[in-house]
Amino acid sequence: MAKPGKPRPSVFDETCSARDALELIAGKWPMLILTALADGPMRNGALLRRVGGVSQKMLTQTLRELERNGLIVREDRATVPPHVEYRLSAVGRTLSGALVELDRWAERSFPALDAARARFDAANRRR
Amino acid sequence: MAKPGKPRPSVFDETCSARDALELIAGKWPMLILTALADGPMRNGALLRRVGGVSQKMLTQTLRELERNGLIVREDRATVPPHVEYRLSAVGRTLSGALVELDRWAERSFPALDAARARFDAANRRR
DNA sequence: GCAAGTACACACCTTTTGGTGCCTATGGAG
DNA sequence: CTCCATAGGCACCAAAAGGTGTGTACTTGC
Repeated sequence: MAKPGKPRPSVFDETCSARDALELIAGKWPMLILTALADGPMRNGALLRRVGGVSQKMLTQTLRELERNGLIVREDRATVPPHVEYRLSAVGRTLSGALVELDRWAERSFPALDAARARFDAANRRR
Repeated sequence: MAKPGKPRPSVFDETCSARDALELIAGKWPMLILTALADGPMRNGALLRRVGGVSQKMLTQTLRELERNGLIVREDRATVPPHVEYRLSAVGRTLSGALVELDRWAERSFPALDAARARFDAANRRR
């Protein structure tokens, strides 16, 4: 295997696991789900209602990946009817700050992006 | 009381443009490219070398989308041979702080994620 | 003349992502 | 008895993301 002369971890190095960590949260749903859980533990149904547009399949799939990587904790009280709660792990909590900041950036900046997009499309329409 | 005509913008609302803004940067490459540009303007070739693993096609495609939404500026000095520079726009700069924080989180936390993943897979292998 | 570098565009293909519908088991409401 | 809610699993399919390989227009250097 290639030994890097510089062992400093970098997301710019595609062979570094830091890249995997970034890609884990780079998707469409992980950001929203983690942000939703930043407010406190939630059940499957609550997340389904909170995160608009997510399907049951994608919710389960994303939660599994996040649990697998130790960002969230799944607590199944083996009752009937089922009762399962998800919460941020300690590592997950170190991430939620940056994610909340991203969400607020989106909520603040989308008008500027919409305007820029309209301008760009108008300028390149007659090409 | 919230009036029905003006809902508070939220990334949790799939019909809100804030969601589009989030998804614009949610991909695999936008985060890395924007972070790379946070250090200063760069040319196509320099980005290609800096962002490990990106293909020419994905680089161009991502730069176009970012330019379209006004996050970066493309400056083409119509010379031969071609010389094109990309740099963050004012709006793009408001984003780079959160992105750099995310990158550093990934570089700090990937060992914990790797360990958690190994534990999870070992626990669920017998099935 | 020929190769190299620049910043792409375009076609083709594979992989990943995401959506829908149907299934499980249970207890409570009607 | 039927319907609903609970938290999913599983199969099938469509769409999007992403990779590879080629071509282009031009100049400089050999």
